Amino acid sequence: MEFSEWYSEVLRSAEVMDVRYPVKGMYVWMPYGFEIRRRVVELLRKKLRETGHEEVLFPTLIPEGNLSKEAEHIAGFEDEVYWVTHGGTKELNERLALRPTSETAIYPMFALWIRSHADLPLKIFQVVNTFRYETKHTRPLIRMREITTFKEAHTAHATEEEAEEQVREAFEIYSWLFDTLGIPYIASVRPEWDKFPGAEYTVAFDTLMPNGRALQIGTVHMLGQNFSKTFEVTFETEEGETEYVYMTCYGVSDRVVAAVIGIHGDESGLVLPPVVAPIQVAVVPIPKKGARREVKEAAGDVADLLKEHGFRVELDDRDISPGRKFHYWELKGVPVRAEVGPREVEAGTVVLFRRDEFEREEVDLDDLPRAVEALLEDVAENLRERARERFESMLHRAETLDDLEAAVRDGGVVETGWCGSESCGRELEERLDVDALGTPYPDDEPEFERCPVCGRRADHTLRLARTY
RNA sequence: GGGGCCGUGGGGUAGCCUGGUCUAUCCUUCCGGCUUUGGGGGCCGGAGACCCCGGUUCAAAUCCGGGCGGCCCCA
Repeated sequence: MEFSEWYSEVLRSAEVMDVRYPVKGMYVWMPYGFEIRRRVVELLRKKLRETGHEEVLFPTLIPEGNLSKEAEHIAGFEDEVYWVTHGGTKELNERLALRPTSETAIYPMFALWIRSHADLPLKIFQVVNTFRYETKHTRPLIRMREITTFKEAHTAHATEEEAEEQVREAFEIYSWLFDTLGIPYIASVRPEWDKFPGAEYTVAFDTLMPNGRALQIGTVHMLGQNFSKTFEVTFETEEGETEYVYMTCYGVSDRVVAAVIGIHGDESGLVLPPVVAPIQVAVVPIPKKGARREVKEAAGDVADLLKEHGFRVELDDRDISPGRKFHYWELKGVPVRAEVGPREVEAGTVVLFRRDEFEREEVDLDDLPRAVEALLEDVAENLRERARERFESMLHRAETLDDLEAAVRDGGVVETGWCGSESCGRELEERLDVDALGTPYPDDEPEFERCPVCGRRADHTLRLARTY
């Protein structure tokens, strides 16, 4: 089955999202999907707090005056902004934008909050919805007109070095998040022509969906003093001088959930990493005439035991056949299933089934919590491993235009030499019908001899891919 | 940015070209009952649909226009 078809089918049948909401590019999180989303958010929220970020919440509406202050920034977004023009029947004096991103909402407030070097560094984040009037093909979680879970952080620093250090910390935080979810990625410095509007440079994380298309799943922006100059975000130094702060911002969206679904899933449906699985163990009783009560009780005991040990467990006592239940929980991506039938009751055991590899093992009841713990860890590790392997098999290298064309046809990411000029970069994009992801971050060592377009020395490595 | 296809119960579909027994097909799902249960079980009964607005016509799921929504291809 083709990936996009599989993807919509799984979102629907596993009850992650309902795409039937009648506004283009806006979808409904269903309870099961919402639980996955919530766990991803909580993972990151905890990490951000641990690294000194405080959570805030800014309004959804941004006055036009604020939004258009930074020229490059507004130029990058103007075609995609939703405008609120009326309050009831009365036309507003000033139009209000539904935030496409929050820099211009937040930084005027930073200007009020930051007075002296003692207020720095300032590190905040918020989890909000953002709006962009996308003109390309919208897809649930991948390209939405209302991004429902934008987790954006904004920081202000006294020096450029500290801001650079913050970019590295953000890189570490997101790397940790993706590693935790078993999402393989590469980080690249985006080319000048594709950086965040108003930023000095952008570091982006890309992963690969099974169809070979790259998916941007996180970005970190070095803003330098561009925005602080625009919004007058200044501070008094120890020496009593007034200076502009250096800023960074970084964010991840619902696409993280899309990546989890797309990368780990298989023909049978979702396959969820145990950290974010709403249910980690589904207990399925297998009744038999004459032993119904015993089996039912034993299954209940198994579920209780696992709950006591802190696992997220669901006892499936519905009156449908075990086979139906097996398929159901596989579709939902539950990492481990515990099967309890007359044989297990008799032997004092439980059969554990792992979703990722479709394998069973029988364990003693006494050993159950420890066995489940080990199995969940193993599933997480295996998902990470196999995703990494597939990802690496989709990274290619090519030196000439002919080789590039062949490599691009296979999908995935292709690395090649690059002289660093915009014209050569753009020519590659056009001729190969790909996007330039940028140069490797943190280190862009020269690995190729020549730029395949102009033949000059290749000081950089350029990554190319078809993207979402 | 350009081109094409599509919209029928919760999901998947037949019917549309050639308007009329369409009181709309089949599968699945859902509800009730009985029987079952080690990989999507069987039987009986029941519920549930022509995207919206307008037009043509004696008559529209079917033809025409617009809107909304979905999908695909190309740049």
